[in-house]
Amino acid sequence: MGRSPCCDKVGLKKGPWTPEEDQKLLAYIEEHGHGSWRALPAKAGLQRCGKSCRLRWTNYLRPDIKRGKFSLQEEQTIIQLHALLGNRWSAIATHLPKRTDNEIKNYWNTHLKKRLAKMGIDPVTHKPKNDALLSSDGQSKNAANLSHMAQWESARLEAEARLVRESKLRSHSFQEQLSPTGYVSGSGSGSVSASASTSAQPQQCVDVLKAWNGGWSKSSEGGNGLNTTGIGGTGGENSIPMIELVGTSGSSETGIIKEEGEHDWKNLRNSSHHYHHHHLMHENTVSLTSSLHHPDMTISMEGPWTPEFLKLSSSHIHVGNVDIEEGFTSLLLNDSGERSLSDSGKDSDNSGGSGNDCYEDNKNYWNSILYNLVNSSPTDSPMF
DNA sequence: AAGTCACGCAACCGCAAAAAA
DNA sequence: GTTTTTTGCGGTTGCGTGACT
Repeated sequence: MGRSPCCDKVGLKKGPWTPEEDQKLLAYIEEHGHGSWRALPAKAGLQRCGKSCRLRWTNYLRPDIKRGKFSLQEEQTIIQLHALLGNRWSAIATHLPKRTDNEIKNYWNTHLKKRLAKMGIDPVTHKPKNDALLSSDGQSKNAANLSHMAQWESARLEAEARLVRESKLRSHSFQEQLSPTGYVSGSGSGSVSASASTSAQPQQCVDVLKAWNGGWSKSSEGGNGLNTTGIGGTGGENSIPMIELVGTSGSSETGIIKEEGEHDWKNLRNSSHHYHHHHLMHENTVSLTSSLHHPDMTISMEGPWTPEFLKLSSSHIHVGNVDIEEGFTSLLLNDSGERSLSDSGKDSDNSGGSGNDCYEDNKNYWNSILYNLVNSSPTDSPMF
């Protein structure tokens, strides 16, 4: 342990990078790979510390970085993931391919945090500042459920991040990590189908809810996707599905996982329909039991999932007595008064946003997140 | 036109975990 | 098992730029 003497060394340059320095770094890494960051500056002829080089590379020079404005979907994903994970930017970044944790962090701090605060929502807890609203109608219970999910997801992401790191060590290219079968080392997602075609979808995501979607659906279809065990049934009424996300650090010997869920989303998109209609309409409390296996850890989560507040009626979703037709993003953006959805047809439903209905918005905030998490398909969101 | 302010972003700092010796 | 080194992460800072007065 201990700190590495780094930029405090005299003679090393600090501050903004010049194009020449960028060129040197880029050229060196392209030719040799970064290897040891500590040794890199000398080899590359840079008067920088290794740390500075690594940062410059990962946050700016890396070729697979997308720059520029964040899309609505990306914003939505960040907010949803932040609600689940908090300030774990690297974990969030794994779900936003081509975005760096630093960029996401900056975007959160400069844009999204303010927007939430403007809505009267605490950007740290994602709860309305007037928390009394929640306790009266069972919202706190739902929030607790989500918190439970967050804990599980958080642990899963840690394992996922570690696996991604491991797989990155083995290969310079993400593409090279994809085996023809789609079974590769990496993040722990339940596999859906070995025959999933290679998709251009750049999505890097495996999420508990996606797994749930797929699991429920596959379960009801009798598919061979996730290791889904329906306790007392096959995902039907009152059943308790057991979804296992089986991960391994380098092979398929103990299970099947898929890198970033790259091939899953199409299947899951199809399955989300079934999920909604077969499961979310359940009036009864449904309990989910999920477990994550990894050579280093086994995480189990058992908890009540009470979707009675998510009663679907036609294309609407009812949260309590409130009919939510719009997604979380529209709620947020309309309320911010800064932007509006391109789909203007729905804007009128939101009573003009800009704080008129702040009370209701606050009340529905978590439910909206939940709704989006559950209802999103890969078409709707980069997450699912 | 000049000064001030706010904002966005790149980069730095320090801590802690992981890996190596 | 312990110590040292390396890497990764999150918080924070400071500079450049555009808007505003």
